[in-house]
Amino acid sequence: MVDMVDDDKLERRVTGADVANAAGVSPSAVSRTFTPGASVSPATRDRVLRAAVALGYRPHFIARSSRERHGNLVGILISDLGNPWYAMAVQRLSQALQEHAFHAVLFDANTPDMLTRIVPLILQYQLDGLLIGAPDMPLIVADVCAGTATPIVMFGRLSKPELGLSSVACDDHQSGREVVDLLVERGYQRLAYLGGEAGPIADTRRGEGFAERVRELRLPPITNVSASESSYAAGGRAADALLGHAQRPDAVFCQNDVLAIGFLDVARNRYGLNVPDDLAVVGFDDIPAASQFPYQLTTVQQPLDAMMTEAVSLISHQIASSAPVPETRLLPGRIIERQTVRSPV
Amino acid sequence: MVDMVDDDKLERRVTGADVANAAGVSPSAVSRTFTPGASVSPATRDRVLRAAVALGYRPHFIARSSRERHGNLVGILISDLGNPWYAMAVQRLSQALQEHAFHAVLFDANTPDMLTRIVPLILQYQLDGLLIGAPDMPLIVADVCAGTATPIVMFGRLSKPELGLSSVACDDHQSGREVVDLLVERGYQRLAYLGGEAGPIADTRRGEGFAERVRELRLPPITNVSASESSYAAGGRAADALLGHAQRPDAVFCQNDVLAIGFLDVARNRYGLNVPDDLAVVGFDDIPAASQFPYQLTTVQQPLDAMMTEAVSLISHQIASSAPVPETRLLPGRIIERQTVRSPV
DNA sequence: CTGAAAGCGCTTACAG
DNA sequence: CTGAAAGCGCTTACAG
Repeated sequence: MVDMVDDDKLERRVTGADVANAAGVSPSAVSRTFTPGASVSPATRDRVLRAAVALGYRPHFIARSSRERHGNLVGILISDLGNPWYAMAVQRLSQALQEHAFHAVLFDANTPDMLTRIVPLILQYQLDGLLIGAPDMPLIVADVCAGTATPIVMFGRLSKPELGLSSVACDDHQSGREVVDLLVERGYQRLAYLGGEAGPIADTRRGEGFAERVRELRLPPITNVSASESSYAAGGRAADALLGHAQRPDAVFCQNDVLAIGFLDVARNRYGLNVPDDLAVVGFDDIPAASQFPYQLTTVQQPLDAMMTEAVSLISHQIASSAPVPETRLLPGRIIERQTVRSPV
Repeated sequence: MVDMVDDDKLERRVTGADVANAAGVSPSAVSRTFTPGASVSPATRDRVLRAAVALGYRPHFIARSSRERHGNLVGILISDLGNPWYAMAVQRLSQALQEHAFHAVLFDANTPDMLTRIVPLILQYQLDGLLIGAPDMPLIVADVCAGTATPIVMFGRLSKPELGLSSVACDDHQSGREVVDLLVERGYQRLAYLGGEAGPIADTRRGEGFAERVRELRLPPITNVSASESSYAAGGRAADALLGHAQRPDAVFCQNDVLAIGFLDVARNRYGLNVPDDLAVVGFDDIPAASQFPYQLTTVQQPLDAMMTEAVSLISHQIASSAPVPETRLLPGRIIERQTVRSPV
């Protein structure tokens, strides 16, 4: 549903020309007084400013950008704003963007279908750049992203390398390995991995590092379960799948905290398991809920601030560069020990 | 820090004129084939389209909007994206905006100071409209909002009536009253209200309705505490303030769920209180955590979808109208009973 | 249905 | 330092 816009507004927008008339100067003069660093004499600047406040004039940024061939608009495309980690990421991103004199245009697409429809539209808008946090983006869409001229960087998960997209993420692979070491050191033996949705374009290095280290250590093979989505409820369902039989794992590494929390709650409340004695649960992200009283979740914390700062610095360089090349930036994660893994003996 | 933009990009943007040349038609023709409902013969449309895909042409929406005198850009200004309710609101808002063919420009300002700096900037950007969810916005800023020509609607909380701003919110006053009735019916006697930050421009009708009904019923006067911010930690601190002495309340109504959850956790874990037997806790919003296992929080649910749909429908009408008048829309809240208030006897 | 022209509001070489 | 002019990429009366 698109509304019609009625152009008969009574008050016409006051324009630079109006100010020029009022101040008795040329349009160029008023433009100059509003572009930092341009050369205007204090006298004319003063007259312009005076006229401008009198008329309530403000330069029209959109029009400005059409002349300058860039709009200082960068998009943020997100598929799961319901996940607190992404909400925090968007917050940091828009702050960092503001500091770089960009504005953040937010696009939300919850399903692969919406993603498929929306991406071409976004590209059409010809933003200066696009930041993507949508691990469930279909491959075809990633291809159109790779083919476009507008700089794109993925955040939160590395894009599969063959895609040729820039990304900034946490070193998931290394963190996955470290989680195994922690678990083994604390005496757990039957490890399991709970992955999120398939994530056509996002790598799966969290689980891979985990599995790799398990193999190196010649531990019994891990059980893999995969949640259909990253939600509290899905975490609970995974617990049902994993904990229902006798040979259940004694430690599970979850792809993210919301899954972990859902898992934890049914492990305790439906199966009466004692965490961390009967079962260890470790998450990923360190969302606020992880440190709340009932959870005290041991998890790997992503360096959110650094990652988001990096992401906008990367995209801002790509925007400024004449021939941007895809880059990937990996920042180290850090295990935060709380109460869902046994303490050292 | 502002990055320089290097304009020497090798590939020039392909423009409508390029397509016109390639197709052997006028620029008007290509413009027409890209504006729905314009009159072009199938033949020329076809040639244009063919040339367009060959060259990879896409109309430049920003330039388009300068001619059309509106950009289809509406801002969302938010001060607490860390609160899940606001995150969900932004999600719905951006979806609804997309459906109305608007784009959402996101602004984040965590402090009154940032708000004060950012609002004039936003207005300068001359967006078509602005949606504000920032109860902690200083009064002066609200005044500049009221004085501007760009349509503005506040969401989530009603703006104080004297401000002359449009808003859509839940009927907080009524819900506050209903919470008292519920609590009294279930046998609680010493009621308390835990408010959030002062909120210079947001009304305080949640607490007022609550207090009003308490007076009507001639119950003992309520205790009022006010958290410095809406956070889990602040909720915990409020519990310390309220539960430390003998004459503690036996029911507390919290301004929102994140406060309520923080309160609940320290009430149980630090004070060993049995909720709901020793103490009732009711929240506001119905964020996802409210229905999680450890909480099962009784809370008043705001009709999020309806509110956000209403908000964008309101602003889109104001954008379309030649003389928009401030309107306020109140939707009913609904108490969701879970486990933090005793069941009926 | 179609094109030539003028315009959106602003900026930026170009002369002076 | 300043103005007249041309331009950003697109659209929309105006004629035909």
